[in-house]
Order: sequence, then structure tokens, then C-alpha cells
Amino acid sequence: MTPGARGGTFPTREKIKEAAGDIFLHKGYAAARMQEIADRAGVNKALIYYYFSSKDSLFEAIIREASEELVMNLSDLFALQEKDPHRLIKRLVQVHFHFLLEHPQLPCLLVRELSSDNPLPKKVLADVIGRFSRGNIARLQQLLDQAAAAKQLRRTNVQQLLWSIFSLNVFSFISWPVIETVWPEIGTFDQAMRKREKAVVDLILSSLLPRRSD
Amino acid sequence: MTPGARGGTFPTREKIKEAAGDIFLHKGYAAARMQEIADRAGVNKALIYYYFSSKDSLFEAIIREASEELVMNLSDLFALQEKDPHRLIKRLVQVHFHFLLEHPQLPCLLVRELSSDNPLPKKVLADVIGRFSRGNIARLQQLLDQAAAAKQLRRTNVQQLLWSIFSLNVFSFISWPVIETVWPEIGTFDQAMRKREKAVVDLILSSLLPRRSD
DNA sequence: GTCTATAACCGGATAGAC
DNA sequence: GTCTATCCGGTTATAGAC
Repeated sequence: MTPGARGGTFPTREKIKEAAGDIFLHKGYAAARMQEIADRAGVNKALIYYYFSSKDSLFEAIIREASEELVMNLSDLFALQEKDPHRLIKRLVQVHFHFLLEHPQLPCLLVRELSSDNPLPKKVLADVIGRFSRGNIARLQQLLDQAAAAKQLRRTNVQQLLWSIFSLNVFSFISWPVIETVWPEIGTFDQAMRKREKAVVDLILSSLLPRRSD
Repeated sequence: MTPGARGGTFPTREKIKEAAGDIFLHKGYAAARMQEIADRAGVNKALIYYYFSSKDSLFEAIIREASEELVMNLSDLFALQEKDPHRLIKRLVQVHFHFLLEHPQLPCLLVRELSSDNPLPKKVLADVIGRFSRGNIARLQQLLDQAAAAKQLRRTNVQQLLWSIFSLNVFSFISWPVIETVWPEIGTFDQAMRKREKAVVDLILSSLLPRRSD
């Protein structure tokens, strides 16, 4: 029987997954070494192959798990049935941003692997976003259209808006190593990210409001 | 004597660099294979080592060259001495976006390598951005402050603004493989990027304008 | 379940002929 | 300058003892 099939807890398997997450996230697939994963997990390298059939299948387990968590977070938000688009979008930006705070290296990993030959990360991410989109996007566009008709917000394309939110949030984390280097006075990671979250929320919400000239 | 030291043209060396650019950009450093670079360049693998001492030095040549080009583009823009901050920022977004259109894979490469152990990409990029920043940023902040004092624009932090522009533009390209998959009705790469550029310019400029409530 | 030992392979780099 | 042939270290993966 495959280990893990019966549903108890498997500390060794979990330790390996945790270690693999750290290493893959930090190095990317190609540069990650099974020996290093084994060392960090405190187990023998051969033991990894007892639980996972190959480097590939271990990698898949890692990214699939992280992606599932994001979908759940976003779905929870929409389940709240917030009616005010302004507040909903503010929360959307914040929920996404805080998810990234919990997984600051995930965006780098996905970006690294998205343009590689390995089709797996793209498949997983497209699947995740696709599941989130179904329903939620149409509903958000409807709220935006109503608010625009009432002159409360500018007319806005929901896909471009989500693309922008996604870009601003994810890239805040991806670009951190560079920002830290070229702009040291911004302070520690935590300080900088608190400021950054405010700036992103402010940018997105400002762009939604009607202009003085409207 | 090192090949290339006398300044003539070196078609083979150039062919290798071009091929290496394609492969490194597509795969990242660790996954790139010297054999594959040789095949694409149409030369023997050993010949690469005649022109470049190692995989490392070939990689450095590639990213340094691309980065230099971006700095030149941005410096040209600021050399124009545009006085209207609204127009300057619009041009800034567009120049950066069009540079990325010419090098659509560069952002992915830099992101991939930035979080790796190789310190080179970070050094190169920090150097490039640092050189652009010197002077230009202070001047832009001054223009923004003047416009804010005259109530033409909202009060804006220039670093957060540049961070946002950088994020929106770069991530448009990085996320393309995903966007294309989850949102196929957006059309071809060219069509989508034309629309995306408009959306980014619009988002940034909207956020700068005073709100109706100000 | 966990280990040691090793097979099998791959890829960067070099030697040397032409 | 360009090629063929090869070396050598490192990495994934497996065999088999305990």
C-alpha cells in the first residue's frame, strides 16, 4: 500500500514536504538538490524515494498544496457576499496581500517555473485561477457596472482590474530583493510591506473613483 | 589574445550570445544546457569555451547587455526635460512597457535568478536601477510636489509610484502564460499587450488625479 | 521505515587533431 | 577557429541489509 493512503499522520512524510517546500521555493526546481532536501528534513536521501516516486512528483505535491490554500482564501472572501464594490475590492487586495505575506516565496517559485518547459506549474495555477474565476468574476463585474451606472465609480473592466491587483501584490514580493538593495531607507521587510500594502490599496481605490472632471 | 579584443565583428561569438540569450531567458541559468546553446547557435559545444571561459561568464555577458539597454532608454527619456509631470509619467510608463515588448522574457529571467544563490543578477540590476535613480528620482519628486501644491495632482510618493509602474509593466509580461490560459478571449499576445498598456497607463494616471471629493 | 552503498547517467569542461 | 573524443565530478535513482 502506498504510504499515507490510510489517513493517519506521517511525520516523516510531512517533514520531507516541508523541507522540499523550503528548498524548491528558494532554489527553483532545476537547482534544487534531493540531498539538500534530505539534509534539511533530517532524513536519508533514499527515504525520499520511499515516500515520493521521483523529484517530479515531490515537486508537484508542493505547488499543488500551496495553490489550494490561495483558492480557499479567496473563495471565503466572496462567500461573505459583500455588496459594496469599493469595500469588496479593498478586502480583495488585502486578503491576497496577506496570503502572500504568509508565503512570500511562492510567487518567485511560480514565476521561475512558469516559463520553463515543465508544464505542471502552469497547469496547476491555471486550474486554481480558473476555479476562482467561475462565478466570482461575473458577479464582481456586475457590482462594478451598477456602481458605474450610479456614478459612484468609474467604468471599469474587471479582468484588467484583477490583473492589476494581482500584479501589484505579487510583484511587491518578487521585487523585494531589488527594492531592498536600491532603496535601503525603506527599512525592514515587515515595515516596507506594511507601507506597500497601503500604497497598493490606495492606488487601486483611487483609480476607481470618479475624477473631478467627470 | 582574447578573441574580440581588437574590435572587429565576430559572427560566431554573436551567434553564441544570441543563442545563449534565448536559452537562458527561456530556461533560467540552472536548467540551461551548454549543449542546447551550442545546437541553437549551430556550433560545437567546445567552441563556446573558446569564446567564453565558462557557463557563468557567458551568463553574465547576456544579462549585463540587456540591462544596459534599459538604462539607456530611461536616461534618454529624462534627458528630454519634460516639465509636465502628468506627461512625463505617461511617457515613462510607455517607454518601459515598450522596452519590455522588445525583451518579453527578460523579466522572467531576472526574477528567476534574483532569488537564487547566484549574486550576479541582483548586483547587475541594482547597479542599473541605481544609476537611473541618481538625480532622476529627486527631480521627479520635485515635479510631483509642485503639481500637488498647485492642486493639479494628488500628493504622491515617487518611490511607491515607480514601484507600482514597474510592477504593473513587468508583471504584465511575467503573468502572460497564465493570463493566456485562464482568459483565452483576450486574444493574441500583441492584442492583449496593446490593451494592457492602455489599462496600465489609465490606472496610473487616474490614481494621480485629484478626487472629486478633494 | 530507515539506512549504506552503488549503479547509471548527465553535463560542464578540457585535450588535442585538423 | 572549429571539430572529435573524453574526462571527471556531481546527481538522480535503485538494490539490498537491518
